[in-house]
Amino acid sequence: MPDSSSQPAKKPSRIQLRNRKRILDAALEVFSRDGFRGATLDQIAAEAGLSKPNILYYFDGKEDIHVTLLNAQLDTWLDPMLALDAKGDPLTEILAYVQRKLDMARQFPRESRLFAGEILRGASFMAPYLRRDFQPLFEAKCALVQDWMDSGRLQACDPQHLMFSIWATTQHYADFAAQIEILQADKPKAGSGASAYLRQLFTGLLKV
Amino acid sequence: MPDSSSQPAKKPSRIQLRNRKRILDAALEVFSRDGFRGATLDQIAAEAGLSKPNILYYFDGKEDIHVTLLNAQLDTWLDPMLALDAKGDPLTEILAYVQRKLDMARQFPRESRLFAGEILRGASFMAPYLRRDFQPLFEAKCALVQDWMDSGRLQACDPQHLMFSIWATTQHYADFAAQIEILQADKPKAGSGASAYLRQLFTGLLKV
DNA sequence: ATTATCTATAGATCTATAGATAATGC
DNA sequence: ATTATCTATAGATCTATAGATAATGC
Repeated sequence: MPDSSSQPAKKPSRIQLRNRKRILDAALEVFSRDGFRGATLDQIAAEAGLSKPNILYYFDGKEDIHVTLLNAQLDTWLDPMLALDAKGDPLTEILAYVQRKLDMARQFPRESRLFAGEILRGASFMAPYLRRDFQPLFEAKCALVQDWMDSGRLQACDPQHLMFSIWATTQHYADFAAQIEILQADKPKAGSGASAYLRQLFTGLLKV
Repeated sequence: MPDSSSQPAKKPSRIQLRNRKRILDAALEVFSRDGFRGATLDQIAAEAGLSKPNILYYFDGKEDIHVTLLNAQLDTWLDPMLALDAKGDPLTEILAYVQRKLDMARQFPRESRLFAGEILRGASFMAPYLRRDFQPLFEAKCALVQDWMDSGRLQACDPQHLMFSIWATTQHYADFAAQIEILQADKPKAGSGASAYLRQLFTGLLKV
């Protein structure tokens, strides 16, 4: 039995790696669609093309799959923020960050919904990891933005709320896609324009 | 048996009204916290102070409670948008709308999370009602904002995306409260500043 | 008489395990 | 020999109902 959390753990075979990956891919699909409680091992097994007991041969249980998946995605999810560069032009950096976040919401809507559901339900699985990995990064990047504002290279505003509004506006296109689709029914240019709009929004706020 | 969906339905007794209300209050607490699938009738019954079979005496089942609750909240949820007044000063109207939405997120976070969860899971219960009640209102108010822009009283931008960004930024404070709390740990002024920030954000965008 | 509530439980769904069998790698 | 997979099923959880009993309103 390959254990997913303990230490020595030989070396995982090729089949190990392939099947664990297939399970996590399937779990992303199912958990992001139905949430942790709404998802069943049957769905994940069907989606992965494996039997249910076989799923449990690779993971300790439903929660193990979920936590493993969230952690595997966390770094990717934080990357756009990590890339905020102190050496770049402030406004350009922020706008590029907004664009990266929007691209991610568009390209990885399932990942966005997975995290949104987890946070919405109180972050019961992720809280310790968010505290450990996300909070320090957030603090550092807010300090960077504050420096930019203090040196007059960005219009002053609250950096924390700036970050919140960047996440909210970009992730909205993934997390609330069902609503957007309903509201934009029979609209010609549906789905376009978000990038230009957000650029305009944050430029209006931050340009000195 | 009081039926919740049929037509003639005598007149509901005082106990009827009181207990249905108690159940919906309990359901708001439980569904907003754990989602539709995560919530159980046991939890709702305990929260309402009634036995589980008694819950099912007043409602046809778990889904009936959920749909009734969502519909009962929908009008309230749309009120801030309905109040956008064509006769008011455009920028003042928009900023007041933002403030109303922020106030609602702060005052009714459970309602916000209830809707957020429903949309996130594809709006499977609400879609028809959103199409019927929300979509026409959205279209009308977008047209109003477009008129304001066409007449030069607001800086031109995409009205639909403007609406999306208003909802996203304001509801974020309710829907992602767990994340905000983690990120603002040991921050002195945690929880304040959103109102001023959002005013600044949307003024920067819309001021002519 | 009608409305409201309770106890007991059926029946469905779901996670997880036991234990046997097949496939793979030295 | 070890790793991977399968069948069968235990055991927990959950929605919902049956049917009896208590409370309420003419």
